[in-house]
Amino acid sequence: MTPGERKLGREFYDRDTILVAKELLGKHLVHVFEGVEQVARIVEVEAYLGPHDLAAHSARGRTMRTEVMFGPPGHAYVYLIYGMHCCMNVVTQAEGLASAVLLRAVEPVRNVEGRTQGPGLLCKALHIDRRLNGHDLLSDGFYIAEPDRAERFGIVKRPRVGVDYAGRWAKRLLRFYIRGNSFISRL
DNA sequence: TGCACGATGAAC
DNA sequence: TTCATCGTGCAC
Repeated sequence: MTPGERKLGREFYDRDTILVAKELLGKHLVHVFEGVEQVARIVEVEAYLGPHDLAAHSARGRTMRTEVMFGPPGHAYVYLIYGMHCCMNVVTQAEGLASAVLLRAVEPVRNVEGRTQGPGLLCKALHIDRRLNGHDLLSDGFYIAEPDRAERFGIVKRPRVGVDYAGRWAKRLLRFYIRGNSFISRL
């Protein structure tokens, strides 16, 4: 963490999920892997609003897998998808509301190799796997921080990706990304 | 205990 | 458009 970077506190995550999703754009995701501090700028996210949101994993109720989503805010929910890729979310709002924000794409800042434009790719590049599921993002080594130099940018709203099965929830504009950024997973 | 399928990525 | 690959959730 550079002198200007400030780790986000619990109160940041303990707010409306859509607001948290939008404000996560431009923030720095930090992971210290094998002694190397990897930093990437979050450029694309999706909001999952809880059990009533049919596209959210928590819509199937409290299970072994979704336990972390039902827990307190500011923790990482990391799961395996299609038997081969990991996806990372940050839990938002009060414990029990089971809401989270999926990180879909990041832009390399320091010590990040490979492609990062997609939820599976960003996890691979930042060495994020299921061992980090449930990890508190207020601890050292794995957290999100306010960058030392904030940039202004427009935010594009789109339907979420890969949730066509969710009926009317699939149509809601809960995917957000930085306008004009070249690391977006898809237009 | 079995099985259909997914908040993806890469190849064709 | 198809396929790789396996944990999860739910049916039986």
